[in-house]
Amino acid sequence: MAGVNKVILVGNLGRDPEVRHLESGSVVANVTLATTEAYKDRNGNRVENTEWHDLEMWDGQAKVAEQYLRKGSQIFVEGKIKSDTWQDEQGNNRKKVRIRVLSFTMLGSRNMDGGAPGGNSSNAGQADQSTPNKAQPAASMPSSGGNIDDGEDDLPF
Amino acid sequence: MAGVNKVILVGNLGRDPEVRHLESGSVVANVTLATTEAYKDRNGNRVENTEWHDLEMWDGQAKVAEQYLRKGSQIFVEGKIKSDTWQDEQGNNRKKVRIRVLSFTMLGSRNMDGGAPGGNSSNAGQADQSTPNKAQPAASMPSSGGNIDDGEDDLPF
Amino acid sequence: MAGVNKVILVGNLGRDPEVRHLESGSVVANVTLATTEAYKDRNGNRVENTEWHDLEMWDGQAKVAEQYLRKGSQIFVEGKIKSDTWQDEQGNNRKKVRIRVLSFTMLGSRNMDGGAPGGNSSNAGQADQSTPNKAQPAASMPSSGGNIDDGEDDLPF
Amino acid sequence: MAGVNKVILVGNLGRDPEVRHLESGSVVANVTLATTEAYKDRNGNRVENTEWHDLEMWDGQAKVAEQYLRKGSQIFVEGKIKSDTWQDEQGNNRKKVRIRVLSFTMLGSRNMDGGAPGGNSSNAGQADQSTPNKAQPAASMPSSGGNIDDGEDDLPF
DNA sequence: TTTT
DNA sequence: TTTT
Repeated sequence: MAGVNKVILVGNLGRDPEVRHLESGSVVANVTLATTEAYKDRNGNRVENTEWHDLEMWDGQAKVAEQYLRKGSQIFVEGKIKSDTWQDEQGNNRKKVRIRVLSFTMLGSRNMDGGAPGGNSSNAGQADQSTPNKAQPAASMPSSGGNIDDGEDDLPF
Repeated sequence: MAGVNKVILVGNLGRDPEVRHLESGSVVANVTLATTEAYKDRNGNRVENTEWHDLEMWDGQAKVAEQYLRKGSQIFVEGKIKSDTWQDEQGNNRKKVRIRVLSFTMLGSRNMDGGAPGGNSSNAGQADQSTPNKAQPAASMPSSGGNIDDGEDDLPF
Repeated sequence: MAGVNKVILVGNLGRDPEVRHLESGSVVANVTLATTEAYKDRNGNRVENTEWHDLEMWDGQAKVAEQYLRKGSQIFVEGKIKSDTWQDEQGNNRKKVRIRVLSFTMLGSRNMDGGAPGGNSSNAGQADQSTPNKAQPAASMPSSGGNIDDGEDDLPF
Repeated sequence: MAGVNKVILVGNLGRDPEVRHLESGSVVANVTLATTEAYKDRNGNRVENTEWHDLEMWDGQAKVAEQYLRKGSQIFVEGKIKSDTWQDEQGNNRKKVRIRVLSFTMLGSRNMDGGAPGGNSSNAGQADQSTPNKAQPAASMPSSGGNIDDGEDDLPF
């Protein structure tokens, strides 16, 4: 029986993507994403609850992540839950859950354009990976930006 | 048989929300939201396709929309498809589809915080409704911000 | 700015799919899907509310729909909202909203396998289109069944 | 910044729900759900991949699960990812991911009604928990069935 | 027009 | 009518 396994997230990166270029030619990016939920407890106090997700992106997606995503970037993600299982040294069954990203979209870049005093968005398409930080946010997607789907050929340029 | 009717949108408001305070005490906000899809046609030319959605928000949600959403605001929306049907003067069956919003989240305001040199985000929580415009974007959600669910009691302050 | 336009439905077909084989070789199936919501009103009475959706499927998807879906079939649908706009004879702006299906999954057929006394599921892959009816439900997807994504090559056999 | 953390699953229970009635009066049900994905590998061979999800349901939801869900039941689930973190005896950081169910819907029960020769669905509302098995599927939801949302008061009877 |  |  066919099933459905779908995850939808909106959150911010906890750190810059970790990207590995494999010998096979594949590229994989590991991204940690925080989704924060705010609510009021029974006493009316505001409570924040943050869940951290381990995302896995491949190939064209990973390259876009490498170039445009930085610590703090806000993204919309669509993916699926994917777990690895193994036995540890003690012989215990272990399981690690990851989100395999199927597509993602950068959010909020419009606001950066208006607000960034140093004109950071002008280096779109050539985001300086050596000095990513909050004050100098990652470049917005270039004009061909859009959803980044799975596959090799979806680099937006 | 129970069904599922769910809509998820990320897009930008086409204009300021239209808010009506009904005699019953209910508040309703009508919002037009653009979702833009970009792809390359067979000739490799970039094509943009925009779909316009008619959103309907009620009560607490509508009040938050009135106070914080402006033309151009980027939001995440979860809702359901809801149609009205009637007969027009010619006796033809007519149908109008709307998205009944169940919750929404403002996007991108974090970036405004860091980047806005004029301190626009400083008026968070007291968005000046009389002078909303692009240069002075709608205030970001106040510190109690979060998902705006359905119901009367979810004003974020 | 990239957007997101996603619809998720679970419901039942109101009638058999209407399938047209175009001269271009494309195939299009129009399907009406009911999603029913049940709740209790303020008096504790059970109320049912049914929303009807106009679905549009193309090519491989449409062929699967033609062969396996029937009035009453329960499906999971993922798609996007897509509207056509035009002017009617009176010069009024008109808009028709459809759900462009991106993938769908047949539901509940597993149970048919176990329960169907006449062995209806044995004719999977050769569903008799001339005599679809309730007593003889549409065949379940064949063993290669699964999600039916967009594209020409996804016929499950 | 508000986030979004949403999971949508359609799958089958791997075993009967495990339900605990806590001293506090709360009820919790643990459910394992399989979502199966089928595709063809590069050689054209059909491959099935099953992902197992650990679901957590509370209170009214858990009671409905206890009464109506059985090994093999097909359900639609909407929830969120929720992880527990701790240190094991070796001092290693450990993390367990669960799906906190926000609502679920039973699928496919219509087909059982028609197909089950032994009239199993006649015990709807009083599913015999002592002898659940595949040949005798769990009762379909009673006529007041529908989405099972979170909360105490949503038992469908 | 479906389904329960 | 938005956004890039």
